Order: sequence, then C-alpha cells, then structure tokens
Amino acid sequence: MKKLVDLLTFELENAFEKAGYDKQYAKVTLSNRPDLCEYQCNGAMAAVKVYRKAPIMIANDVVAALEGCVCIEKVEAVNPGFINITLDAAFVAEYLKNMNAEEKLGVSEPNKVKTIVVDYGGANVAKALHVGHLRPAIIGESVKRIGRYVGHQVIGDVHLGDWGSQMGLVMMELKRRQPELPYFDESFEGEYPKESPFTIEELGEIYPTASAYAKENEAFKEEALQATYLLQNGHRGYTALWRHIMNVSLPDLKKNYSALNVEFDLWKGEADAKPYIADMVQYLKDEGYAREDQGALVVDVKEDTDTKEVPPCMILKSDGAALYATTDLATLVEREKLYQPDQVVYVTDKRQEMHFEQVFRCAKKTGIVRQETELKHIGFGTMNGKDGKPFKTRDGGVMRLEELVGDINDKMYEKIIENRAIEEEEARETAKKVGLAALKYGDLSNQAAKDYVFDVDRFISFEGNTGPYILYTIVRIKSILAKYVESGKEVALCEIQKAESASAKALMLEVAKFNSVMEGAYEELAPHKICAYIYDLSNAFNRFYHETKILSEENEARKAGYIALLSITKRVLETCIDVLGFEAPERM
RNA sequence: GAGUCCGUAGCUCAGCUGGAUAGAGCAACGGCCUUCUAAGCCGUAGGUCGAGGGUUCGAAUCCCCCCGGGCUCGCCA
Repeated sequence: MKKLVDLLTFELENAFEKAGYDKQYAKVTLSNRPDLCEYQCNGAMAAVKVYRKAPIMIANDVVAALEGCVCIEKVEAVNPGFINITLDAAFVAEYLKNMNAEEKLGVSEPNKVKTIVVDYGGANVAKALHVGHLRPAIIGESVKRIGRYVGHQVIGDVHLGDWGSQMGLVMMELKRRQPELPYFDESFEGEYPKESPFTIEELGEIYPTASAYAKENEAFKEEALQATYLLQNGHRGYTALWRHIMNVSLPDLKKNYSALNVEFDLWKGEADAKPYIADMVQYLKDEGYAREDQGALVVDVKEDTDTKEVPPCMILKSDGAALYATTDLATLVEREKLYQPDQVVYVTDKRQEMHFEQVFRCAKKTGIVRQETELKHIGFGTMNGKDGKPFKTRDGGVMRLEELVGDINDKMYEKIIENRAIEEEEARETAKKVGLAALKYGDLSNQAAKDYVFDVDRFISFEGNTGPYILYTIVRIKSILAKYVESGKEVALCEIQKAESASAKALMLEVAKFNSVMEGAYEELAPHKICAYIYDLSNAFNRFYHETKILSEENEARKAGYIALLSITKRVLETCIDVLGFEAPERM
C-alpha cells in the first residue's frame, strides 16, 4: 500500500507537469505547521532558479492545476511559496479502511526479501549479564523485529563471547584456587568430572577477580594468555573446563534474556568459528592478503581516501592465538556458508567502531563476504548515571541485569497495588509487563548512537513520555472495546467513518502514518522513531478520547465508526510495541 | 597529536537529506473526575539551538574556524 506522502507527491507531480513545471519539485512532506495544514510542498521555492519567477506564482499555478483532486479538501499557496494541503476527511477514512484490511496495516512487501543476520547480545559466558548487556539486547531485538515486520528473513544470533582471553583468565583464576583439579594436571588421562567445579554465582565472581588480578600481576596475565592459546588449540583439560563454563553459564543467560523478552534464533558463539579459522588463515596467506608484522599476522586495510589512521586488521597475535577480529571474520565465513546473508548487522558499543571498520574492510577485500553484502555496525552510546558518568551501583560496581529487572518489577508492583485493588498474582504479572515496557521504552526512545542518562525512576514514572504511558493508552482502548463487545455488538473494522471533529481527524492522520514510520525505522535501523511515533499517536488518541463520548454515543453508525477507529489505533500501537519488544497487559 | 561523535528550556530528550512562530516530557504554577481507567486532558511560564564567520530568498539543520566534553588510535573484547 502506498504511503500517504507518496500518493500526495504523485498528485503534485501531475499538477506540476500540468502547470508546465518539472515534477522533481513536487515532493510532499508532513507539515511542520500543523496549525496551517496537514501536508506541504516546498518545491515552488526550489524551482525559482530554473523558472525565474516569483515562487508564489509557481505555487499558484500548481494549486490551480490541483483543481478537482479528490484526496484534497483544501490547498492553498502561501507566501513566499508554500503549498499547504489539507486532506479530504473521507479520503483519509478510506485510507484507514484499506489499512485495516491489510494484515500488515499498509506496509508493503519489500521488492527483494533479504536474509539479514543480526548479531547482538554479545554476552560473555565468563560473567553474569549486567547492565552493559542491556542496550545490545534491547536494540538488537527491536532491529530484528522491525526487519521481520517489514518482510525480511532475519536471523538473530547472540554471538557469545566464549573464545577470547576471558576464558583463560577464568581458568587460571580457578587454578589458583583449586590447583588440585584434574583439568590442570597435564598427565591426567582419565575421564574429567561431570560436575562443574563452580556454580553460576561463583563464576560471576571469578572473572572480575581474575581480571583485576591480571592487571597487577604480569605473570598471571601471561599464564592466562597461554591458557587461552592452549584452549583454542584443543588442550584436553581446558576444553573440558570450557564445557563446564558453557554449561553453567548458558541456562543463566537464557533465563535472563527470556525475562527481557529477547529471543535468539542462534545461540552461537565465537568458539563456533573455530573450525573455520585454520582454513581462513591459510587462505589469507596463500592469496597474499596477510603478511607478518612484528610476529603477528595482519591484513592491511588502509585506503587511499582515509583521513585517519586505520591500523591493519590483526588475524593472529604473535603468540599464535586468535583474537576478536579472527573470530568475527571466521564467523562471517561460517555465515556465508550457512546463510549467504545479504546483510549482517552488528549491535555493539560504539567504541568498537574501529574494530568493525577493520573487519568489514578485511572481509570485503579478501572476498570472505561478497562485494554486495551489506555489513553494518550499530554502535550505541554509554548508559550513564544521573551524574553523567557511566552507570554504576552505589558501591561503584556493575549492576547485574537480574537485580536491575527485579528492582524495577518490585517498584512497579508497589505502584500498581497502591493505585487500585487488584489480585496479587495479576499485579505481579502486570508489574512485569509494565516494568519491561518502562525499561525498554526508556532505552529505545533515545537515539541508539548517543550516550544517555539511565534514570530508572524516570522510566518507570507513569507520567509523560514513558513506556507505561503508552501501555496505559492501549489499556484504555482495550477497556472500551471490551465493554462494547460485552454489550453484544461486534467490532466491525470496515465501519471507519470520516472525521467530524478536529481531534478525530488528527488521530486518523496519525494512524495513517504507520507504514511510513515503520519503513523509515527499518531503513535507518532506528527504533527510536517508532517510540516517537507511538507517543504522538497516544497523545492524539488521548485528546480524542477526552472530547468524545464513545460508548454513550447515540448514533449507532457513528459509534461503530468510533469503535473501528479505536480498533485500528490499538492494532497500530500493539504492532509497534511488539516490534519494540514488549506487550500490554489487559488492565493496569 | 590525529580521527570521530556530541553541545537545543533548570533537568531528560526530539527535530538535523535546509523552509513559515525551534517541539515534547519532568520540575513550577493554574484549571478539569456524579459521565468509557485522572497512569489522563487543557492552559501559563521557561530558548541569542556552545561562540563566531560563511553559503542561501531562507540555517538548530550544510561549510569553515574556535571553545567545551565523550570516545578511538595493532597483539582486550
């Protein structure tokens, strides 16, 4: 289904040509002066240079040529040369009816269905999920869902950090504590224990300790790096230990992601790239892409047009171990083999920008991916505390995700029970849904690339531009629709009628933007645009709600029209929050 | 030092592929619940869009320069 702006642009193109002007100036945009009009075209002013006429004259010619256009109620040329358009209410109603009849509410199928891999999560199996994992999970999940809604085949991959030096650190810290374990006995040839030598709680504590210790103890650091190398090259005891780490960590990760309503299609990790590393390295050497430099193996990725230093992409460290770039490249080899993706999107901290620049260039240059493969990096900003510095707990530590989510749910529960009488169980369920909406909306409503202030109290507030406000709006609509159905009537989607009030028309115009917003959010990989849209839409609905008696409307046809309008508003809102990754309760 | 991103109301953020009077929310103040959920709605107040220059009929938006801040700059991820 065509977008409203495209339909209007088409009309304006005809009018421009009819009036003797080039149609390239006919582009219609949303009005930036809603008090004057709904849509506008500024092309007359741009056309001045070519036609050497006052812009208002061009605008007047175009307006005259628009005579009889059915979709427009009013169009006028305004100084210096704006063309202001007000849509015909019946036309808008018809547009919504058509939207309503479509499963995807007017979003067109893509010309080509792309296979897209979204690489997000990036959880590290050596440590518990903490607040730092929140953004990639939330943003990546939404990007995945938006891509799917628009009609592409999207594969979400958690891409676990399970193969780097953090593994060596954990193993050597364990050796320090329990040197008698058979994993560390080089002469041990028997079966390793089935039981893990540590719990998830212990694992969560081992890594930070090891990491801190490595900073002050050079010998320990060396030992950990050596262990990493040995693990990557099939050391028996370390491999067994690695399995324990995975077995202990994975269920915990799955539980935590699930609580965030984040679902991965693939639970692969860096270690899955291992089988591809040796061949890839050999290929890079054989084809002359890789060279040795200071003992390490690197691929030059500098380009003549660079205005900055771009260091070579490092494939193997001088000790022979693989590193971040190695597994990322080998993972691309695997993805090319298994999925032939048209696009791979990485969602990570923006500080990794240079790394991805190097990896992308290397992959293209060496033919690891096809030339036409789109490699994209969504680099998100830092979550800061209210003091503007990176978010920390009161004691300066890193807050575990589980703790954060638990806190939010508890606070939300308190608010809910103080608000109205409600069963304990329902209150808990509702608190979970509203809490998740608060958290996700609070994050997603910011542009991903910017740093933002993570203020839980503001996010969970029931007022203003928050997740709970959006849910509240949906709940209101649900409540009215439920009462309507209780009265024995059916919700007929085709009953939408032309707006008779300003607030009804404003609501309808807002609903009609849906396909445009969704497609824009997909193209720009920008979930925050959907947040901004549903906030506007919710405002438009609440204004309409306040000045319109719906259930007590006596004219049955008019009432059915209102109900149909509510119904499509609800569909749009629910679709939007679904792609953002949360849902609305029945009551709150 | 080089590169890069950012600087919009007291606070948190939109707007940035140039358009008319720069928008929200929070906080402040004032209204609106016998009526579909007041977690709402309506209103008041609050801005030399970091500074300066330039391009343009028109600049928060594009270009240059400066100031301030974040981040990156080969054996971490």
